[in-house]
Amino acid sequence: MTQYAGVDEMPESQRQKQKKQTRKHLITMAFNQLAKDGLINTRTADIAKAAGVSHGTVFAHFPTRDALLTEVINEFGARVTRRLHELAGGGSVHEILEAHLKGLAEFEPFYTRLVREGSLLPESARNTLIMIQSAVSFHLSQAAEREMAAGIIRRLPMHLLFNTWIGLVHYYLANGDLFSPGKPVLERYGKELLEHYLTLITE
Amino acid sequence: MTQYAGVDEMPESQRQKQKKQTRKHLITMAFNQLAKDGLINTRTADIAKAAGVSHGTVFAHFPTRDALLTEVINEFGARVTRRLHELAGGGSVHEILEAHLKGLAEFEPFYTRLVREGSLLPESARNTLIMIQSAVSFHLSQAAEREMAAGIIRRLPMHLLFNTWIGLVHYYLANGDLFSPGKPVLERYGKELLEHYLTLITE
Amino acid sequence: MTQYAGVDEMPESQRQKQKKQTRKHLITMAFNQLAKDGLINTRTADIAKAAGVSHGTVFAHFPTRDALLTEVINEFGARVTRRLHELAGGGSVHEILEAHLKGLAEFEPFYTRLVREGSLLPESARNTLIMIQSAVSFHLSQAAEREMAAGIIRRLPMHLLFNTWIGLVHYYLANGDLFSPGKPVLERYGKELLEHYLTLITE
Amino acid sequence: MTQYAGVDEMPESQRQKQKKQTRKHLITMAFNQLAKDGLINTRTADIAKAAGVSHGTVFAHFPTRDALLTEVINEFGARVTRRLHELAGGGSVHEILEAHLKGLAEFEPFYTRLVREGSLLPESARNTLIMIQSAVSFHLSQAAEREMAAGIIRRLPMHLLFNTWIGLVHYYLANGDLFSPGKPVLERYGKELLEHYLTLITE
DNA sequence: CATGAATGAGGCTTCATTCAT
DNA sequence: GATGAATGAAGCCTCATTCAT
Repeated sequence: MTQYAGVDEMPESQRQKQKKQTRKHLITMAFNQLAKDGLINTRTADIAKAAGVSHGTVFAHFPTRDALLTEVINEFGARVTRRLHELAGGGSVHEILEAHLKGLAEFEPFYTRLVREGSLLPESARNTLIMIQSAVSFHLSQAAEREMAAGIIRRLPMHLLFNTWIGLVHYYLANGDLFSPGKPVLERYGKELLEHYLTLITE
Repeated sequence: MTQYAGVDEMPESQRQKQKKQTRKHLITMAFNQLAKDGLINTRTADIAKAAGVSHGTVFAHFPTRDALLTEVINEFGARVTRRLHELAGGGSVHEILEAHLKGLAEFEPFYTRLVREGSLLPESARNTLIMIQSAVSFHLSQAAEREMAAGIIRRLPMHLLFNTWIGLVHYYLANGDLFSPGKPVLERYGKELLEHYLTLITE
Repeated sequence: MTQYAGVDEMPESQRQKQKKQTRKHLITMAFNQLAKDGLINTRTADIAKAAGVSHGTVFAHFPTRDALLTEVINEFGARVTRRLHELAGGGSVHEILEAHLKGLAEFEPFYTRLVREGSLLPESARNTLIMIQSAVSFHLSQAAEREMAAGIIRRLPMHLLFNTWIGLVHYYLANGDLFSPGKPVLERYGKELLEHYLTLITE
Repeated sequence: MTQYAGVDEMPESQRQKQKKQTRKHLITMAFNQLAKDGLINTRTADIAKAAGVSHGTVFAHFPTRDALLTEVINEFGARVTRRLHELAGGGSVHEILEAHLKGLAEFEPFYTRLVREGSLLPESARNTLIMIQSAVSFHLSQAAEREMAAGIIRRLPMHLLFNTWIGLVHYYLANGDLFSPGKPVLERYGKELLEHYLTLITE
């Protein structure tokens, strides 16, 4: 049931706006639902219900389930990346990692799903994770370069430096239900992980 | 005892052996198939076909799909654990990590599936991963304790020491197709990871 | 209320009607099919085919096979009961039994299936039979009470009076194919049963 | 595992005897199992297990499941019939009905299964029930004839006289779980049914 | 465009029956 | 003859996707 009695009465631009809005809403609610029940176990019907639209509407906006997930994931990737850039602007390694954790913590449920289930999803999911990591990597590399030069942190190959950090964080996220049942892992262990990691890479 | 008493007396070497063999074969082929197509995306019919038996035979040996997967995973866990204990017998931290990589490398495809998909599977999958890690943790802790005492490696909380290593290894495994397409990651990056990690934890 | 609020407002006469119709059609055709092939031996696919819909459609309307059967049986129970009340309104014992036979005759095939297979079905089937019998019992008790008081029929415990009648009728229904092959038993033997039974209970 | 090391050592007659014995045993245990779990819901594997033989042995003795059931039912029919003849030898109507109840009570569980599920089974099941009833009918008819002539019981068409009785008894058997949960119905209600019925048919 | 009923391919599981030993 | 592992034809149910309204 639309807001208008006859479809043709709606001005074109209005209609398009409406459509874009529905699409956006769908992405938002899908995001929530996927974070809640997982990327694999959420059915298109669940998403439709969560968004308060008909099941068919999902396919009016996205040709396939995969396309919707890809969109949600991409959207998410863009937001996280933006946020990380915001937070991590040119500080020390310590500050950048802190910003990274803060940024992830804001999206922990969905990000965790991506870490856990990403490898079962369309390539876009993987690419998004790569993109997010690039954002961090970018800032971290610069800071690390500086601090290596300044003798603050050890000289280590950048990719290993970075992957050690990511590996550590992902490991805690993926096993959050074991490490910190019922409570965000990053909240509970973030500080500890950060300090530990800094210890490791500090001269 | 009547003639209808049941047939537990003599091992009935012929038939029972045959059945055990089929069961074993099924587990082996399931193992391969699961390693190849993933734990989520492998259907019971695929396993039957891979094993060269009828679909029904799968259920003559395992009551449900889950039971079969659990069996395969447990079997796998036991083998890996045993192997890790074999390899990691009381050496230095370096030797133990080397042994760990060697042990995992022998089972890389399946282990990778477990790391990637474990969180979507019956609890047994998680438990198996925990068990495997316990095996490594056990040896690593002892060696690390010694070497910390000897001033060879840094004093660090054991769980962080361990999880940093596991996180790093799992991260490379989970993304093996990106880091090392078409070739086992551990073969390509194992040495590098090991040396890097040792650098980090060395005084 | 947003535009995504759900659509309970207007009856959406078109679609909802259509769905209800399909559901009803499904129940009707299931009813026929079950009467024809029996409650045990009718598969969901048969019902779908009989209704001219896809197999999946059955489950779009009823969560399980059992739920569908239960629905059909309940619907049937309600109809028969209503009909029996209609027919049996406060007459003599003779009239009530006549009404009972007439009511059953209208639904003989399905009712016979229920009598034959009821004990193998979900509880709802039993309950429905009980409900139907309660309807008759209610009217019969009242009339019998009156006629016993008036010395028209013998003084007999009500439950035995009733169960004798039901037992007789069910026996003929359950063996209808022997007593009256290719033709409704009640049509052929109803009158005779009624007269016989009245003879028995008459002073 | 047979009692003999080599099959050919067994004398022909011995073997045949053995086979007949197994067959008999199978029928006996099938009888118990069918009485316990019902004719529809008992699987051939259950029967084999109950008999302590292999699943295949069932099919070595009976070509199909139906053939086995038929055999069991026929065997049962013969026994009940014989027993009924034994018990019901030429007494009064009262004595004959009493004998009938007594005879059925000895086999109540299986007989009840037959009454409940008979119409879903191969024709032989129906025929057996008919045969059993013929046995009773035979004695009852003679006695009833006498007592009608003697003015003890009413003059009623024999088939109605008989079917009223059978209908009543079957009704209580089929609904035994409702009328007398956890206890044989005939034990609890037999006497009452008998007296009630006699009242009905008595002048 | 939005709707949601209908679709149907495909997955898991059961069980009477077969057959090599 | 007895065995029991293996078979495979069904049966129930799920869910992404389509399409008439």
